Amino acid sequence: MNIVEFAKTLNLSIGTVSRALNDRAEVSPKTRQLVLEKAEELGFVRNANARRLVTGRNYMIRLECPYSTHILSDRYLVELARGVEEVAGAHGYDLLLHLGTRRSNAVEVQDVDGLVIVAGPETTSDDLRTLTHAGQIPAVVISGAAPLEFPKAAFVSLDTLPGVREALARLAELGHTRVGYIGSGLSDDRVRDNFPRLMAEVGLTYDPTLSLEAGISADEGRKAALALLSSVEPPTALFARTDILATGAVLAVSQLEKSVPSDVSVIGHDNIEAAALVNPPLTTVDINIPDVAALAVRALLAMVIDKAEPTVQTLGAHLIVRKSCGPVRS
Amino acid sequence: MNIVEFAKTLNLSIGTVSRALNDRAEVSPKTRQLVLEKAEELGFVRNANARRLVTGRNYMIRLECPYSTHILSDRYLVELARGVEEVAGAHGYDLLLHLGTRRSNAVEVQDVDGLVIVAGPETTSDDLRTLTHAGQIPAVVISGAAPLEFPKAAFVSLDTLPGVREALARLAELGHTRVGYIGSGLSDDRVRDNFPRLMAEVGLTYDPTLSLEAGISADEGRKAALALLSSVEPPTALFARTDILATGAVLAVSQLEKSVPSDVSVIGHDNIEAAALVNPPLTTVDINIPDVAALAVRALLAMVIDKAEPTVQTLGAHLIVRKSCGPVRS
DNA sequence: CTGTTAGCGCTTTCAC
DNA sequence: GTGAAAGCGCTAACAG
Repeated sequence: MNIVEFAKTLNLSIGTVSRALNDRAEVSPKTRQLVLEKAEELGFVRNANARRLVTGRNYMIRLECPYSTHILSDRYLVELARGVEEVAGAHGYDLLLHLGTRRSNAVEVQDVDGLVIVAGPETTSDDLRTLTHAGQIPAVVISGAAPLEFPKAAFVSLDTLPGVREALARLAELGHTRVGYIGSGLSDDRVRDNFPRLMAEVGLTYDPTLSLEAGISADEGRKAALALLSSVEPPTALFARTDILATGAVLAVSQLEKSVPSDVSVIGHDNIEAAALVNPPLTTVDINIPDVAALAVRALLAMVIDKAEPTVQTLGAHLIVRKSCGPVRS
Repeated sequence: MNIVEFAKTLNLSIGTVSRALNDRAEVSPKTRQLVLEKAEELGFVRNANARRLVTGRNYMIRLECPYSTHILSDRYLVELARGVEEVAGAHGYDLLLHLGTRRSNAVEVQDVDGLVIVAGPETTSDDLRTLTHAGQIPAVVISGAAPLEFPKAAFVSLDTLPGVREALARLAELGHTRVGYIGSGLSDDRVRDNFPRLMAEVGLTYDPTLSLEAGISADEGRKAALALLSSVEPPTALFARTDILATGAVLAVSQLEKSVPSDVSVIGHDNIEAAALVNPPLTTVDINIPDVAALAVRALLAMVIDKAEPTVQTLGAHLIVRKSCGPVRS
């Protein structure tokens, strides 16, 4: 059924019906209600493509993950998609997905109303220019680093440093003074670079001999922890750059016939799925992805609907407290 | 630029241009080439919404995950989406995502050309009826169980049993005769229910006293393995229903001062991300999701494009061999 | 407040 | 092989 037939059964003109359906002010309340009720009853739904054609609006936003695997874990990606869908859907917008493996089906300006771009470390402002058709398509970019030089897009920067700081503050509170650091071996790492400063800020003194770059696997984490814990004056707490490394560190502790958290406290980073299922459940630094999604979509829809200026925002991580930290052994 | 302007610059009628762009036979080769070249040069792209309106085709398929978290892990979900996007994109179809938290933005018949439905254990044929508008929208459903009673949809059933069988065959080959089973504690589990039969099929005898229902966490897996390995005649190999349980089992082995795989072999199930990063890397049963995606989308597009009948297919799991299995200790 | 009408940009008959 | 013209179903501007 189309709007002509539908209007006919109501003895109204298509104009009136359209206005009622669009919630326009110029319709009398009774008419509006009648239309809405009858539409529900007869199952009339407007043809979205006709609306899109005539209004130039697509009621569609597209999630772009040009380098997906490099930035967000799958868990984060799914949560982000869910969050974006949630708040975009509440405003009547659907979610198109582009995981970025294919170059071919690039967006055209007319196809979507806005873009949520997940930027990786390698994303450049040129990429953004291409993706947004030189800023013609409203966009918000979510990035782990500082905003790129691209004033036409809104930015939501993720910053895990506040969470790391929270972690260290907690350790300090629990009486720890010797805190080890197990790194992921990346050449460029904000967390590692700011670790000494963060230590100082919570009143801890940073000891470079307690810092080791491990790698990516749990086993590398285990070995690093082993090395650290075997030193003359071993740390009483370990901060691991990733949860995977942290699980390795936990292994190392039990290998030394000690236990977490009574002998050694361990804190991870990323809150991967397994972090809660390990023994003991891992205290870890986490970014609240639903918050990220909400922030991003709101910024985007403000641009799309209200023609607002692009904004730049930052969202900090938090510490998820579970069971892998305890007071320092006296 | 629209097709009228574009046609004007070519001194052709819009009809001819449209036919050329649609690769219709009635256009002369030279004209077609001219049109294609100029379109590329001037950056002319047809308005998708106008095409959709007039053709009734959306070039869009929608991925429905009504109960996402219950069936597929996030890794599987992302891989599935990527796979679906890949092959659908190759045919010019875009991917809409519906993670199923919101009831409101349900699909209308006119909005998409087809549905890829990820079914959970709780999905009923009534759900399928609703989702597909009583079969009006072509759909393929991906499910872990047997196909539901809904003849209008195509099905791709996943069956991990072949992979489990492969795992047991390998264990048998390595000389193991006492194989323990660590279950996930679910009331209804195809793997557990078929485990004894599969054992028999590869020439192993199933011993119920070597079978324990653990739970979901690594620690429950550790405890179950500990119990199994402490029995009078302990198993030499452990099959864990999930990788999480398997990592717990590995822990138990080292806790008993033994090692994997030289003293005890361990096999997991699911191939979670962490499975490769653990020490030793876990041999595990995996479903090839890109294959699932390709199978599903091809079945769907056959229905959409060629009006083919819905098909019913099954895809089996495979064993991913890593380092957690070895020959039985002599 | 409601009805009428002109497009939105394209595909697809129907002529030639 | 190409051009002209009739819609696809809707919104929005314009009358009344």
